Amino acid sequence: MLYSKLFPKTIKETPKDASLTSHKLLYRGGFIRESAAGRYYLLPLGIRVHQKIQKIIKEEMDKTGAQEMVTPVLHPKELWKETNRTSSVGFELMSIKDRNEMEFVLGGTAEEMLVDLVRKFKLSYRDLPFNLYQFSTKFRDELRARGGLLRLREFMMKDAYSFDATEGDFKTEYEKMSKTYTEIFNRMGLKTIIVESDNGYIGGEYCHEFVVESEVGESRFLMTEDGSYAAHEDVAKFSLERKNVSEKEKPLEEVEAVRGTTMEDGVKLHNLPLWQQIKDVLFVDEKGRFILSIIRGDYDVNETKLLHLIKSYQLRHATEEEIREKIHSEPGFISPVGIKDIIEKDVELIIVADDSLRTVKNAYGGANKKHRDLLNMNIDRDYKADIEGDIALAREGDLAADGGGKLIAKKGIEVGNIFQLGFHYSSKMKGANYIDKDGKEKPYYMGCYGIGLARTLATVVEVYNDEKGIVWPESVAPYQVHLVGLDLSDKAVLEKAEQVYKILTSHGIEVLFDDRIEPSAGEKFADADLIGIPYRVVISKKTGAEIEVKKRSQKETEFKKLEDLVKSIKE
RNA sequence: CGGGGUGUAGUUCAUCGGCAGAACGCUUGGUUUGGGACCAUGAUGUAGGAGGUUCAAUUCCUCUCACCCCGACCA
Repeated sequence: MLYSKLFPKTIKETPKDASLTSHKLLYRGGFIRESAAGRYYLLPLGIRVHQKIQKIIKEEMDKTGAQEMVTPVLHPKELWKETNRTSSVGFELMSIKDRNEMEFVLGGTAEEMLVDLVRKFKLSYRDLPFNLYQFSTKFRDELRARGGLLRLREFMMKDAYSFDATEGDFKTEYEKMSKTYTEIFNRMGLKTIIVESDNGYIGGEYCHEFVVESEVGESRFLMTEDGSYAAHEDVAKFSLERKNVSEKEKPLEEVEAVRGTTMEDGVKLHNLPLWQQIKDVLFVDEKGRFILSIIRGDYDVNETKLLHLIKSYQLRHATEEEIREKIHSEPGFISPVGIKDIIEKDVELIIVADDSLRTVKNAYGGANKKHRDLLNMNIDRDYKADIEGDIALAREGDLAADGGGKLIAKKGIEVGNIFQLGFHYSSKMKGANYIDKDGKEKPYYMGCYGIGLARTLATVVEVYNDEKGIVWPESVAPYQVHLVGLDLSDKAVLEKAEQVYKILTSHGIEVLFDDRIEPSAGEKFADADLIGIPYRVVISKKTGAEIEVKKRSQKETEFKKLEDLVKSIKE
């Protein structure tokens, strides 16, 4: 490719709307340009990198025996209604109608489509297992697009869907995908951490994110120093510190408590430790049920864990009016003790207690009345929970549940993830069955696996850059060689540069040839550094019979024979 | 959706009631040529949009739209 003809050229200025390194460099280098928020043009340089990423993913997926295909972009809305996802999806579904008033959604993920495809065939256990994948543009009407390519409303995703007969077979596939993903990202120069995470609207019982550690990432997770355990903040487990469990239960006592409504106010007034206080947080779920979550005072409620326990998908905090009028309690003085006896008749209240309440005795907290507190509350004796479980938010410094030591909080970019779906879709969608050995119909055991290509591209730039520009790993670079011709007004030099361009190209090496005559050497070098192609080859009056080679990742330049360069690139 | 911010030339920004400006980029001509060089030259605007106040609005007010950042979501 001749640089003089490349659309577009680099720019010097940093766009004011770009705050992330990857966004700035990709913009300045001429890889991307924005259309609307979260929707980008991939320009000629950008699409080349994108395609390299795609190729790596395809090669690794094919190796596993997965088969590539493609679904329509418009998904019949009926399918999404079948699994009830029209109401549960976290991203806003984009909808559209055709001339016959048929409703479609613009695909944001394709579980229903694949299940619908597979159920069109009556398959036998002999046909299993299989894994189908595609590259296609996904549409997600994100609440907020962000950070250039880091979070888009429209992006190409590789999504794969596996169909197995048994959980055991599935686990083999899941493990295979996990290894494949690690390899895919490795080939792009990305070190990924496999993080247990929440499945959100996708459904299923467990899943893992592939995260590249980065300050600009949105994924918050906790991991042990030795890496034995890594989990997203939403799901991270830790071992509870036991407090005064051996203390004798004292009689329950109601006292006057003229205080503010914060936890600290309680600590000050009673002069007791924070951990001995009960924290009560009242939520309302999407069905209108009130959820009273209670937890030891020194912990916080993890809403994701809570959602799973109560099998809902949305929570909001109850308002002060609701606390007074529906629950007949008082903000800042809520208590599980006797609360079910005072609530409005038509109110459904579920009490969810965190396991931490079993690690403390004689706790204190509100009495459901303004300026009244209870002392010496004990679970079982004074109050009971409808559900008990882990609803605590893990924090840095907590001890990992696996005994791997203290948890460290980290941030990263989620470039891919793998989900166990189990029967989540195949049981909801009629006819998603295969015929087993015994002649009976059984639902498919499923999994799905996604990688966002543009985000991966941006992540590579976040990791590989310096003050001058991008430093592409060879595997995803738009070109392998950036040929810089200097002194091109000299005919002999120009001819030699063209000769070098031809020879490299004839060896199948991808070359971007800066054939411009006008710009100064400094300008051309600055462009080469910004674009970040791995090998910079200079031809000038100085280079004589040899060529000058510099790796983008290194400072030293060396003179060598063209054949030697070809050899080292081909290796 | 809540909070904060920005909209003026292709880009980055000035002007902050009184003729629309600079730098970079672009055109043309020339001098240069190993780290964004220089001289000259020319072109480029519905000041996001609508309404209002005013003798006069890019500037003040109202509304609206777009975009960016933080938060609730995710590849």
